[in-house]
Amino acid sequence: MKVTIKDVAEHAGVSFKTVSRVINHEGTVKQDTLAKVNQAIKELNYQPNTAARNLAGAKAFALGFIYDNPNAYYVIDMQKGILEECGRKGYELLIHPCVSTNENIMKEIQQMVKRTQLSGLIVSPPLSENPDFIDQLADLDIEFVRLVSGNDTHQEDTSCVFVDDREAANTIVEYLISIGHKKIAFISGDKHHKSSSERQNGYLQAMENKGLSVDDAWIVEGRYSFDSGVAGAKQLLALANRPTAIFACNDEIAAGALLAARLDGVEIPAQLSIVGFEDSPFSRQTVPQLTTAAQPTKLIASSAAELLINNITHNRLRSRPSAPRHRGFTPQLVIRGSSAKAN
Amino acid sequence: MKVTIKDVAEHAGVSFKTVSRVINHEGTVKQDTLAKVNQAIKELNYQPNTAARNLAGAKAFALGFIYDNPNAYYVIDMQKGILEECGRKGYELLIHPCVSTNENIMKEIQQMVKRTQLSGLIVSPPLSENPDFIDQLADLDIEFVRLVSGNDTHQEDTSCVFVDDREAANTIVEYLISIGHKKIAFISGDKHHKSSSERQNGYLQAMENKGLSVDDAWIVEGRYSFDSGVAGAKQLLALANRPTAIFACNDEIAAGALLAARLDGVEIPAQLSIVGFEDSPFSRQTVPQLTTAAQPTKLIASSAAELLINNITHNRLRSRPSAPRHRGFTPQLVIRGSSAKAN
DNA sequence: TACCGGTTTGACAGCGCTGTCAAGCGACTC
DNA sequence: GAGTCGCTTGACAGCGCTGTCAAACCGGTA
Repeated sequence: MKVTIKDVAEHAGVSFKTVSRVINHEGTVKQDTLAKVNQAIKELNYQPNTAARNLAGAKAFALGFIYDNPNAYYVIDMQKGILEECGRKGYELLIHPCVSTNENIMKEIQQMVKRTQLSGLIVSPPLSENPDFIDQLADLDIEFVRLVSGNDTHQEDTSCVFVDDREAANTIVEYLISIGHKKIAFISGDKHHKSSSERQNGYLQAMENKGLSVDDAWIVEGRYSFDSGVAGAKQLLALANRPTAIFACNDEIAAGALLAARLDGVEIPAQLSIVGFEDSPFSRQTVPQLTTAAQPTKLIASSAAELLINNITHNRLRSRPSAPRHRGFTPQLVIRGSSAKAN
Repeated sequence: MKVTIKDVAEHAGVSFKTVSRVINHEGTVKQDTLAKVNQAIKELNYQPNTAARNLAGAKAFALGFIYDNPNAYYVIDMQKGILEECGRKGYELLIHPCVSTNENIMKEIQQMVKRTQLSGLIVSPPLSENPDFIDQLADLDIEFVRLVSGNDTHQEDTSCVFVDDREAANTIVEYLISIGHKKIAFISGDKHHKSSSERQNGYLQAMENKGLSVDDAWIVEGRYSFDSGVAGAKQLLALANRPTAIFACNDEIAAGALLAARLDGVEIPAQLSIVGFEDSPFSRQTVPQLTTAAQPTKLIASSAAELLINNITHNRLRSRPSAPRHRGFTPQLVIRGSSAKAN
């Protein structure tokens, strides 16, 4: 019933240590031995015992994913992306949703790491952008990769996957300008998310580059939620100096804005263009569908996992800290029906 | 740095086996010994090593959650609920999103179970309602709990958490009838989800009980998606014998239906009542907000985990199969703005 | 032939815990 | 005081694997 490494060894006529070498892709096994062992593994349908590997190796073949994000779509996509890479590399995944404002958060994570001997963590915003938290994490003696908004690949001394929100925001606003909009408003996301300020910076940058002035009243604070989109748009529509386009910090806000506009009798996109950010399912469940910037969340996630596992493997083999590495992504403009030429 | 069970034992002046007993709440430890040990655990900030426990005990302190559900909100809530219970009981959670139509699904799960020695699985629809799959699962020699739509607590010989969709649907339709609706339509969910047929049965039952006839054209097939809600509602609104209310199989469909109605110039709820099911965030992001049946997903999830862990513990201690047990939930009517008296 | 260096393999200890079983201990009985 | 029982504790093996180190092997060289 239960097949152990010794059974495989016997079946293949080698020592069980050699089988172990094969499992771990150590590369010091002769071609034909390797073939014999792989054959035996297949024939016996052998699955290495994770617990035993973890125990003997003092490190678990498992990653942890730490997040505090109310956006269910985002989290699910992240999980999927990470799991894909974990599957390929033979790692397990432990998820750890948390409340980033919780005081004990660090202790919580510390205990989890100790217990399960996780070999790496993937940390998503806003926690990944909290300097205090990252400092403490660095003390924890565990490999980790951060997901952060930005593009300062040179400055960072920890492994990161960057999403260039500013650039993407710049592109989306330049697009609005290119179709004739001059009065463009911005509804922000949660203020402690760097992605929100980066998107805002991209917006401001595009406006400035094109020589357009920004009315202070056009910048409204939101919270990455549908409701804040409704509220923000109401506020903007009541303005005397009313914008002809709204750049919402994500699709949920944009969907809210769309609703507020309709309630106000404003026709989209004829009288007002609204664009979102993220390309979440929200963007296709509105009428008209949302112009947005597509963020390849799943790909970002699997990249982060890949980076992390590389770092871990590197450490295991050479026993010296790996150089921090980085990856970058820039969301791409997707034009749909919610935006049109300004009158 | 690293604190093992032996350190704790030494610190407390007992054998490490006694510490093991304390960790596992075996209950055969004297009060004052227990206090000493707990004290030592706290002082040394000891965390038992999961891998070692798993290896020695031949069963992991971990559950698996198997799902194939496009509804991100549902999945996230499930995860949260399960994790809560896992945290309380000292279990880890491995998530396993999958494609239920995939041929190798069983092998996939089998390998996962073998590798990680999971001690239990939580299986959600539609996989949990697939008899073939469940039969195979039963052969796998692993404890599991199914989430299923229904209420046949007596018939089932496996552990289940039931959600009485029929009863809830009955209630929601009776509510519509009570406010004067006679022509009530139904948009179904995915046909291979039992929850959809159960909700449909509840609808039919309510109509029959109240002596109302159902026009075949009032029953439209949907797919638990926004788009199918749009399509379904369009179809219904084009009918000569047009319904005055629509019962949508979930909130996403209802949101779609709401949109279709608006596009058609139909005022909600004045000219048409629309109700959903689930009480997902969708139900609060529409105007008007959706009348729906609130399904306590998180609670259902933690109940399932609790049931499962109980079964596992029971097995461990007495080494005979535990009696299958059941829990039941009935979603509750939540009245919001999308429904009103029939003219 | 003997020797050397590099490659490939095997023997063995031990990771931190649980299961098993036997020993210790106190209270009670005759 | 010896025997008995039930509760509590400890000694010890071993879970399935990895890390370490030494042995075996192989081709080339003196």
